[in-house]
Amino acid sequence: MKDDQTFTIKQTAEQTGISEDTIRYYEKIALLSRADRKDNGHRVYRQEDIRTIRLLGCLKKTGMPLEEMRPFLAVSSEADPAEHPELVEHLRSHRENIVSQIASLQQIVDFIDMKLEEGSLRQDCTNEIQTNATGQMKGHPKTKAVSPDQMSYFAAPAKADKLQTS
Amino acid sequence: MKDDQTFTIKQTAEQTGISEDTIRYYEKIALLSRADRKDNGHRVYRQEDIRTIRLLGCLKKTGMPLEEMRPFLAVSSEADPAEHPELVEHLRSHRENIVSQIASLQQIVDFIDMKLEEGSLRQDCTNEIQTNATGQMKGHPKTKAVSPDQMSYFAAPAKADKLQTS
DNA sequence: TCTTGACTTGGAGTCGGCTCCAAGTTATAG
DNA sequence: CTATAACTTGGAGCCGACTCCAAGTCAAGA
Repeated sequence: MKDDQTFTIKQTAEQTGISEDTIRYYEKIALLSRADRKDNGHRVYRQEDIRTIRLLGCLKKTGMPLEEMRPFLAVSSEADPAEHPELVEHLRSHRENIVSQIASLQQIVDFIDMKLEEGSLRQDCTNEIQTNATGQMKGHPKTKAVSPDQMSYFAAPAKADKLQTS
Repeated sequence: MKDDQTFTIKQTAEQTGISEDTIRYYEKIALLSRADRKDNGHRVYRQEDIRTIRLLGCLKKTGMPLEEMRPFLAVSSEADPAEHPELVEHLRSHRENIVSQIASLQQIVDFIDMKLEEGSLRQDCTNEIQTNATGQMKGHPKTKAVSPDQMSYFAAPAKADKLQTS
């Protein structure tokens, strides 16, 4: 269980799905802090680092810009987030964004399902789930999958012609 | 209930949250088909178009590249998607992507919640929910919120120092 | 009539996020 | 001793998605 195993950048890239170039790039822009080097100057990564890079990959998948990822890294390093109230605020608002993003995505899944199961029906995608953000959401809502009544209509022709299926 | 109300590009931008420039850009790259013009050449939009643009905005929020949005528009125009099996395949695979994206997001929400509620604990973010894609997922899983057992560990220091909180 | 404002167009510029390249170093295998 | 491979660096180039600009049109109001 010794966790002192180390990895080359190549192995790290393989394990995380983030390319070597990109990992170096993240280090360059200081999204990742400078990795330790071996005597020959090569970067060394540990399990720890790999987790961090995976976190980046995960956030990336969600379309989050690199700059917005910084607070996540900060909070993942600091043991106790409560010590940095500003950071906590940041996190809370990010949480709201993400929950709303999940709702958007869920609507798209529903949209696709409708389309797949049958043809028509309707739905909308306005994301005005702008809750007052700074407040109660402690008992985490857990992907509350946009209430079905909330869907109104959705996509429609709008110049069906000219749209090539490519 | 007459649905023949029309809107200027400005109104459309306001209603959809997509800028005028961007709407024109989408038309330029034929993501949106050429909008009808008034006699003076000004674009006119209808409820229909607004729905379509909202759909784009929605997909955009999820980080989907513009090119990938085309199939959605195609399927939203065509009444019966079943007539275009290739398109349906496209949709299915998009569905998988999105479901996996939801899982990623849910993990991040959980991560944040953990961080907010306390300090430590652990979780991982590998998104190897690569189901065989072409298969059974009909009874739509509805945001199945990544199984808790599936979370292993997650973010960790990895060079806590040097990370400025900005 | 002149100005204001909302639009049109084509095209140039910007920015984020890589991705690729060339030149150089070091380690191991033949 | 040399070639191969895995790395290092700094910097250039690229692509997607806007975003901005200049020049022009048109409609209504002072």
